Amino acid sequence: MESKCHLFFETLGNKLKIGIITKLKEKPASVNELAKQLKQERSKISHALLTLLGCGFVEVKKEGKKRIYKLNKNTMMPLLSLVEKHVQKYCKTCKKMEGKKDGNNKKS
Amino acid sequence: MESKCHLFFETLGNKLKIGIITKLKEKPASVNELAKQLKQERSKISHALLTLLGCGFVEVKKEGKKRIYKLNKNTMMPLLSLVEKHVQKYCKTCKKMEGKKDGNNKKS
DNA sequence: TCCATATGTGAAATACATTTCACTTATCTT
DNA sequence: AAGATAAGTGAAATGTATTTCACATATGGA
Repeated sequence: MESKCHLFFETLGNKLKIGIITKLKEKPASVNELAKQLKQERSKISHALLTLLGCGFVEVKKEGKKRIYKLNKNTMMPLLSLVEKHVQKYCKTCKKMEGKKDGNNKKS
Repeated sequence: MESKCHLFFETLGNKLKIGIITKLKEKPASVNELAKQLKQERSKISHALLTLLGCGFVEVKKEGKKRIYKLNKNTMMPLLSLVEKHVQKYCKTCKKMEGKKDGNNKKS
């Protein structure tokens, strides 16, 4: 079972996707809305959403011309709170980076 | 706070590291022991452990010549069970790969 | 049907993480 | 101190994910 679970983390280990998830935590949104809010190319968002979808981190439903993506809160809410707790208590690497602005990370 | 949490996932999104974590779940171990058990170069294990250490997923203590690494079960046990539940319920990508042997994945 | 809006897709280019390997450091034993 | 064992390190090579961009598809309205 654990033999495939690196995919779970691989899929989330990316700033853009975490950005998307953070937005979707507030409310469901379409690709264009996310692109505007996060100031990223639409196509980037689209690719990212597709992988999130494939791993079941988000769901999508059609609504006219738009496709509204929403977070799988069942998984994501407890997951994010677990992460937050961990980072506060244990993560030296994250602590070290806390002073830095996002722009200083090469990874977009 | 979420702005850095992709590092959490990035660090875990790798087969070797999940392999190490799975071994350490059973019992603490040294670099050489892990290398033998996982049939990987010692240096690979060492690099991987360093990043796991930096993010607080494992701890280390010196014991004579050896350094014994042990899992941060506080974080990892609930995390892994959450992942397992999610994969069973939601992850299409993982389901799709279940039939395949590990050797078919290019990522070592 | 034709146009505009919204989104998906494939593949090359790019960026980044992992691997490899030779070398260094640390600790214990004799 | 010398040798043996255990582990860390740096950097080039490699592998893989992300980004980019031109194009394709889908839906609704005039």
